[in-house]
This record gives sequence, structure tokens and C-alpha cells, in this order.
Amino acid sequence: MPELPEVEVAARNLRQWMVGEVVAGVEAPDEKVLAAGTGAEWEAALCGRRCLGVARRAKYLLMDFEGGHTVVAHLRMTGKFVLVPAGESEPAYVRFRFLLTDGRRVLFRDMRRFGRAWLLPTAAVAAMPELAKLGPDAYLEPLGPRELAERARRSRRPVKTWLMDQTVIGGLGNICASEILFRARIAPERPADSLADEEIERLAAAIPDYLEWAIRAQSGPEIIYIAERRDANPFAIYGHGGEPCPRCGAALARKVIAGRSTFSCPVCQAPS
DNA sequence: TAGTATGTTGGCGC
DNA sequence: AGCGCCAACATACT
Repeated sequence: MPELPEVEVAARNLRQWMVGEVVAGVEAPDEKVLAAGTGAEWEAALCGRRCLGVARRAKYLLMDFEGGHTVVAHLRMTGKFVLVPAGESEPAYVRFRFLLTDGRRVLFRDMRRFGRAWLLPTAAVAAMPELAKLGPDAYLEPLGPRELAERARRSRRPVKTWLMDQTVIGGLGNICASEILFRARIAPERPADSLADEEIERLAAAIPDYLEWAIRAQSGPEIIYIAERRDANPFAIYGHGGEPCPRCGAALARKVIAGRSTFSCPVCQAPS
């Protein structure tokens, strides 16, 4: 379920589980997710090495290891990192796993198998094309109104589609975009270059405000024995089409923009 | 059965 | 070049 907030939570969890730990083994039951390096190469590069740090850039996770190797991972639609305590059994859809010296295992699960993980020399990470083309991270490097306006001015696309462009801002996905535009009271179909200064200011503030809220709301360790329950939808408007707007009570709309479900309040976010 | 799914890439056409 | 649109990727749920 990965957009920036979920990936940030995954990074914090991985940091807690992995940093300072020595990898006792690497196994890849499904090598399809290994986009760079074979299972044998992963094992050779990482076995016996300590994890030095975990970082996040947009929706990518980066794990640095002794010996000069980095694992870059993208969860795509259904990827997830999970910690399994020693002796506990594993869930389905495990694509690779790190074995730790105390018997705990860190799993990469991914039902739909869209997720990818690359083993790279740490020195080669900066040149990885997927990372090199990312815009500034929406949470770690928030754009101020001036820079945001300058970028928006260059695009006539719907502001919602523009916000999801990873080369403009890194990390915002389909849910984030709807929720942020609701906070900023901007209609998602508005061309990016049509926003007034005060709308840009609201947008610049809504991005970190929403991300702070979402990271907090989704924090919590993914540990296998905590059953995944179907929680109530935590979002203000995403997935709430037809329900009353939490701000004004009007019926929330669902429409498709650039092929993606988009939610908005036709009153609070009236196109002007 | 058809429609839907929090992401990304690549092809086609304008 | 930039953009919209669509299919593909693979699987599950309603």
C-alpha cells in the first residue's frame, strides 16, 4: 500500500530492525523481483555484512551494507517489508528474505509481484536512472510556494496529475494527491498553470501537513503475528465517493482523471 | 463476469 | 518535447 507515508513508515521499521544487524543469509524464492543481481550475487554480497543505514527517497527504499553494497527497493502496488520473530511461521507471497543472526527474518512480501529490488554498488546508487530523475522529496525537501509556483507554471496538465509526476515532486501518489488537493481546496482537474498565488500557498502548506498526518496515522510495526485487519478507511475523501464532505457536507464526487480514481468535493473544491 | 486496486514503464498518436 | 491515452505487468476481491 505504498505511497510516501507508507514507504516512510517502512523505512523507519527497517531502520529499527536492520541497522547494526549482521545479515546471516539472503534467500530469494522469487528472483523475478530481483531487478539487479541474482540471488547468488545477493547472498555473496550481503552475507556476513552489517546493515549500516536505511533511507527513503520518494517511494524508494535504500539499505546500505558493509562491503559497499546497497539494496534499493520499490514496493509498487502490494510490496511490503515484514519482520518475523524467530521461530514464527511466514505469510504467503514472500519474494526474498534477510536472515538475521538471532533467527529473526525480514521479509519482502508482494502479492502482485510488481515490486522490484536492486543490488548495486553503493557508489552506483546516485547514477541509478530511476533515482536520478526524481524531483525533490515531498516530505524531506518540501518546495516553498515560490519554487512550487515556478514548476506549476510550466505545466498545463491537471494539477492532480502534475502532483503525481515523480519528476516534479517525489513521493506523492494517487491517494496523497486527492487528499492534499482537498486540504488545499483546489479542484483536481484545474490546469497546474492556472493556480493563483494563494492557491499555490495553500498547496505548499497542504503537502507537508497531509504527509505529517498520514505518516503518524499509518505508523506501526509490520510484524507477522499482528493480523492484518480490514481497517476503516482513514482518509478524508479517498474512497468516500457519494458520502458527505467532512468540511461542508456536500456529496463527494468520484471521477477518473488520467485513468486514475480521483475524489473531490464539488463545493469546497469548486473549479473556478 | 466485469470492474476495481495506494505504481511504473513503454508504445502510439497528436 | 510534451502530453493524453492505453496496455502491460500479476493477483485478489467484490
